[in-house]
Amino acid sequence: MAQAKYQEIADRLRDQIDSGALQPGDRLPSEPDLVKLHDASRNTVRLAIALLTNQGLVVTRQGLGSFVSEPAEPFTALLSRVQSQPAGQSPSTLLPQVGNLDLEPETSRQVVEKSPASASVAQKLEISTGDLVVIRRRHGSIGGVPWMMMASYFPLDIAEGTQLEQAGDIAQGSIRLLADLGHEQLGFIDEIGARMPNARESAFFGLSTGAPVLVVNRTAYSKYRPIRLTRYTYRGDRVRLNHEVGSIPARDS
Amino acid sequence: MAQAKYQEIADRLRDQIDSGALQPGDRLPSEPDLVKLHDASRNTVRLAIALLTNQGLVVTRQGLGSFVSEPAEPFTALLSRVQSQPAGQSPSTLLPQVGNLDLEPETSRQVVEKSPASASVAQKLEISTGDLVVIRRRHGSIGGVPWMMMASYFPLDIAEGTQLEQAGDIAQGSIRLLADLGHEQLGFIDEIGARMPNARESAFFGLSTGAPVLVVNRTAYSKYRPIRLTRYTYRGDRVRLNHEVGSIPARDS
DNA sequence: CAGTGGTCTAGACCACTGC
DNA sequence: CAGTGGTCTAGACCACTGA
Repeated sequence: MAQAKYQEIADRLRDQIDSGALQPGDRLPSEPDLVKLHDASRNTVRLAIALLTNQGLVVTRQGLGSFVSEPAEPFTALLSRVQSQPAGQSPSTLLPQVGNLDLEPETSRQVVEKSPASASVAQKLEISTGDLVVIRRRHGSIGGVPWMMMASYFPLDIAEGTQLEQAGDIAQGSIRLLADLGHEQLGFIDEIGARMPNARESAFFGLSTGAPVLVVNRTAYSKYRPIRLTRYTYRGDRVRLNHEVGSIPARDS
Repeated sequence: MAQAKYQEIADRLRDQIDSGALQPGDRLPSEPDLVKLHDASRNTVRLAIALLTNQGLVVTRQGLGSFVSEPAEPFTALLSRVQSQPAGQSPSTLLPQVGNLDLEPETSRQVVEKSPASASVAQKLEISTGDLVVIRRRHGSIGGVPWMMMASYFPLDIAEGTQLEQAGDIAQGSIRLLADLGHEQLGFIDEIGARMPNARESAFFGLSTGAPVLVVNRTAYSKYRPIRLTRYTYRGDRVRLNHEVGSIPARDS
């Protein structure tokens, strides 16, 4: 056998999806049908379907069947918009914003906690692992669809005794608050990666297997040091990050 | 049974990984061992391991065993570095660049092809699906590790009869060439997403299951229209995209 | 060679869905 | 209720690895 039988079955189904014989939303043949079609055992058929599921091509629903994944219109988060022409102007949008303007994003109230920094947080804030940091968390949904988890980490010496330690929104925004505290933000670095979700993220986003998350680590700097790390986690199947540089001609659509 | 047995087994293994009882690189108990440990059948044990594999926590190697994934030091690609202070200066680095300066990136020779635009390419170039486009492809590796696939798409009316249609590198770079052809690049939009790799990408990157890819669609604009779409595909487990805005203090590390 | 994971079978029972 | 996928078992043989 050059190729495993479950691979063959998966390949045939994939071909049918790629060729359009099976359209997004269409039901795949049932497992008993595939058993007869390919003269295989049910476990082998299930292996084939699991393969496609983990590649994000298929979703299965108990009692209903397996279906070709329907790509959803993604939300767009604007990472930054930078015109290099006008000078002296700080980038205005430091928070990712939702591009789909017809949908109102809902965000949860901010929850605040104080705990030791993990290795990855400590490295970015240039402090030691285990040093206390103030963490402000919130989730975001659009039209009932959860799409973002966010956590901001502040070094304790910056946040202690300030409004940053209090739950709830900060009226003037945290960038302004930090500036008032003597930590003016002059720049930031976004580090963007992708990975598979953990259990908490799968549950919050309602992700099926075969769907990654996008992670943005935004480290903000004053003239002297990192003053904040904000970690955004997005569902990879519904979010695109946009980043605009220079001048873009106006578009119709 | 509140929870499926294979879920229980997976949870226990995950706990051992999270708690550090199983370190990255450690071998998990063998399948026969897990069968005895949890009084389960081998298929059930394999289901548990498959779950962890698809979450990217575990990799299995035939004849050797299953191992806790070892996170590799990621390569960093610089998407853009923008100081908003100095005026009139176009962003200098339009090609993602490798941050690990101790490693020399190798790139393949560019391959050129002319073919009809897919729907997604057409939409970004603001042409019609099926319109011919010139495609320039290349792959990139670092220290023998494949890390990037790249494809640039040019509308035919821009590229036809120019050096863009010839294979091999463009000495002065395609941005300069486009400018010489009357299409000066004034800005671009990056659209960043994550998804599971297709068969070609898995093969090129040597990705195991449970590892996504990062995709960057960079659409470049002249004063009037899109002049190029470049699609970068990176292995998600080894690449981070960086994007710097404003002024960042010098760091020691 | 012994031990490991990879593939496959045949059959059982359960849980969910829509009619 | 019939039809769907979800879980689980017991056993077989193959393919790869390192000693």
